[in-house]
Amino acid sequence: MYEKYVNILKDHSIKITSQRLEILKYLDEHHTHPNVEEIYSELKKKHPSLSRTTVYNSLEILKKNRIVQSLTISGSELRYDIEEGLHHHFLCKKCGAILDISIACPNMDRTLDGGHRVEEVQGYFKGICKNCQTKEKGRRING
Amino acid sequence: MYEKYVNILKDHSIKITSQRLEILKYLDEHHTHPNVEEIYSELKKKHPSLSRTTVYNSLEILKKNRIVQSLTISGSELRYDIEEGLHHHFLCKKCGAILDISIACPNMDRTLDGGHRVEEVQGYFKGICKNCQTKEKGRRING
DNA sequence: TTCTAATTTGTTATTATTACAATTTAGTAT
DNA sequence: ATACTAAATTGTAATAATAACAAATTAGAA
Ligand SMILES: [Mn+2]
Ligand SMILES: [Mn+2]
Ligand SMILES: [Zn+2]
Ligand SMILES: [Zn+2]
Repeated sequence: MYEKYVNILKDHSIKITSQRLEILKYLDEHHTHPNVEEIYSELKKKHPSLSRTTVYNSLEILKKNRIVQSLTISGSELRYDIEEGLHHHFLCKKCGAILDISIACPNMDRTLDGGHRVEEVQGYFKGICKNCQTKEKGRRING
Repeated sequence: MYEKYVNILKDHSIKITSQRLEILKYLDEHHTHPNVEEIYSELKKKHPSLSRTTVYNSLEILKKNRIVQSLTISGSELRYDIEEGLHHHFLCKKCGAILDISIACPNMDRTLDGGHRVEEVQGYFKGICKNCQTKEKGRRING
């Protein structure tokens, strides 16, 4: 059940705790780029003793070990994403959804630019998602 | 002196106020991607009656008119940049500097992706800037 | 010059995140 | 299996960025 996540933590010499396993599992099963509050309140349901501080701390150590990445796309809070394959992100300004974007990008895997040492690359697109556009059209017809 | 900025506001039918002119001028003369606090405290020196709320409000209306853009690269606060020519950004994790990056990017001017309507595109690179790397080397030799 | 809607200002409220100290626990050594 | 200890978890308090709000001021039209 949790073996997969236990191994990930072991591989990085991170102490194994139920809280870390749950957070990692949550991110692995929800590719919706949740914020701290979402992760916390979801997991709190099954593990009432969980503390918000632990969510912050756990995400921090997972990030340092490059097991997860944080996205600053929303501008008001960090969003978290399990690290698997580089990809870009799209934020819908209407519904707030953050979607994975798979497009070829020559700069994605760049490790150096103009003498700067590059450790992270993020491509953010913002606008109105396909789904919200459909809703807009519908409203126009009816109103 | 302020003619350039007066015209920009006029072109967008934005009411001309000294506060807006000062903020616009500041961004035009400082391409350092300042945050609200920096803009506020700098301008406050010469215009002691300036309110922080006005800085927030002014930047908001300038942004809506696409005269400036806000960057979420830092993750903790918005950074502002006058809109001229699409370009990417690099954040130094050590000194906090945000630098313009001019690289060819096929996705910069994208307006549609997978059915989503794209209104903003931002490319963020994070790492250690050239300058901070030099300092690191120096410290190694001396200590 | 007068008028009014829009803007500015100062204050208060909200929200995300960090700091901190007491309690608990994972993993090691016995 | 037990005891130990450094590290992790918890709950609370502090900080910082931003938003909400209402009173005072002002840009620009009449
Ligand atoms: Mn993603
Ligand atoms: Mn820039
Ligand atoms: Zn949407
Ligand atoms: Zn630097």
